Amino acid sequence: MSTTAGEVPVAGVGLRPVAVLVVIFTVREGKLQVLLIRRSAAPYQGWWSLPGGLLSPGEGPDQAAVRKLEEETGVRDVYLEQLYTFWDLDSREGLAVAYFALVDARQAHLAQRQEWPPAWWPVDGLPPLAFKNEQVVDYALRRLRAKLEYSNVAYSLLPESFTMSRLQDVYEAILGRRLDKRNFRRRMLSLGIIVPTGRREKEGRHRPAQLYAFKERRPVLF
Amino acid sequence: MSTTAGEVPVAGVGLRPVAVLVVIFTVREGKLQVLLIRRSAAPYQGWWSLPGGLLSPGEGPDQAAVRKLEEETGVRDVYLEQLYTFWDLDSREGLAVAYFALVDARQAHLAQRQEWPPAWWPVDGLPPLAFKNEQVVDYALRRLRAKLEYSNVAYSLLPESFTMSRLQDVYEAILGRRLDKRNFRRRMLSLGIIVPTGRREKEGRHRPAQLYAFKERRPVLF
DNA sequence: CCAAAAGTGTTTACGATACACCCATGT
DNA sequence: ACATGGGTGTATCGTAAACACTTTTGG
Repeated sequence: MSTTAGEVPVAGVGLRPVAVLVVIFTVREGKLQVLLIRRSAAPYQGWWSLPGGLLSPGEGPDQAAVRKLEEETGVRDVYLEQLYTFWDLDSREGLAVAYFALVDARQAHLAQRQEWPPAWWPVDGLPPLAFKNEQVVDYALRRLRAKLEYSNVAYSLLPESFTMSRLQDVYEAILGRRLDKRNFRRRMLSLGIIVPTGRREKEGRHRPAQLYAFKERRPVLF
Repeated sequence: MSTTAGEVPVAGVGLRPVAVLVVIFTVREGKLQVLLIRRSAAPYQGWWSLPGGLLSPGEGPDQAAVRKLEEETGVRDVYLEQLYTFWDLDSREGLAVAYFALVDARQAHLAQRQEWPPAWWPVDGLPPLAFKNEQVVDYALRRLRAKLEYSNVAYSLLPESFTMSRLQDVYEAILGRRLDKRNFRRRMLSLGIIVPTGRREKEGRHRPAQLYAFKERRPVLF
């Protein structure tokens, strides 16, 4: 006997605890970093882990991810994408719907908890993580690197306008290697994801630079 | 107060009905087709829909997808990948973890139910579907086309050995356009995903063709 | 001998990469 | 004047695409 998708919930059958889990990336100090919190409850009490939590009543996974993101960083309207749904993370029956988000560290205000406040950690120097969160971070990182090549995801890591050099810094931090300045500029402009604003930057003790902006500040594929 | 990923399930909080949903593709009669079943229960009773159903006790989504696939087609050990977790499909509180699978139609034996047996439908001529299953099929199709370009997923749509022309048929059916024979052959061989077996095909009233096999009959990216 | 499918090379266009010097500004 | 980062062009390579005829076989 076969049932079909969207079956009416039957009490006690197929009911599972569902959590979300958010891999929040930023580029800070020239490095790609991830937001981690410390668990206040067992198991893994005191261990670093990804932010997350159970769905609230009536709430879908997307909404829960948005909520968690805002609780931890104060930001909204950033790049947020569903990653994968894990099942065996905690060897219980629960599901964890994982997301990844990209935030501009300058616009994020981390939750100021008394003890065990959240913190940015460089992806290449993470502490031991609760459950199998390493696996989730790896997965998110692969996806991020892939998307960087053919989408405008980086918009969410930068202020509205920025110089070509700052943009390149972001790409280099995420890809983990240096890029050629001329080729990079050519590629960005020919992809057509950014446009010059006409204004110039005044900061710094050097030649003022052209400012650019993303054409679209929301997810677009090319 | 923030909780962390992998939280212990609290009775009644965050518990949701969880279903799986499987988009089963095959290439038949020169066309890419999807397996559909008809719903035996309300809502959408009698409508065509994707196979799926609630998780059984103790079962994870992956296992449930494998089980469903086998129930409907009799096959195991085929390409099966998690696609996306939908929430708003049926406007209830339930989650649907969607998968897509690729099966060789010659090896599949569809479940022989008395009424409303499952059937293959060409993707470009689907009937109206229950819930928002069209959206799921679209998503699966995009992913399949993308993966075809840089992976060996097609192994799961063909017998162990096959001619270059049969392989090309599969690619053309999925991509929905004709490909150049010489370029196709060159690309397949230079990607290194298939190798000649040395044997030749004897079927047909034409020149016997070289047989090829996939190097790996399991998911590999390139 | 005819129909049907197998098999085979070359040319062209485009995008990706490698590479080094001059310029404008503030101190 | 000098230190700092901004800004620019060309040559090369490799991959992707376009393109048509000959060969082998069975009937």
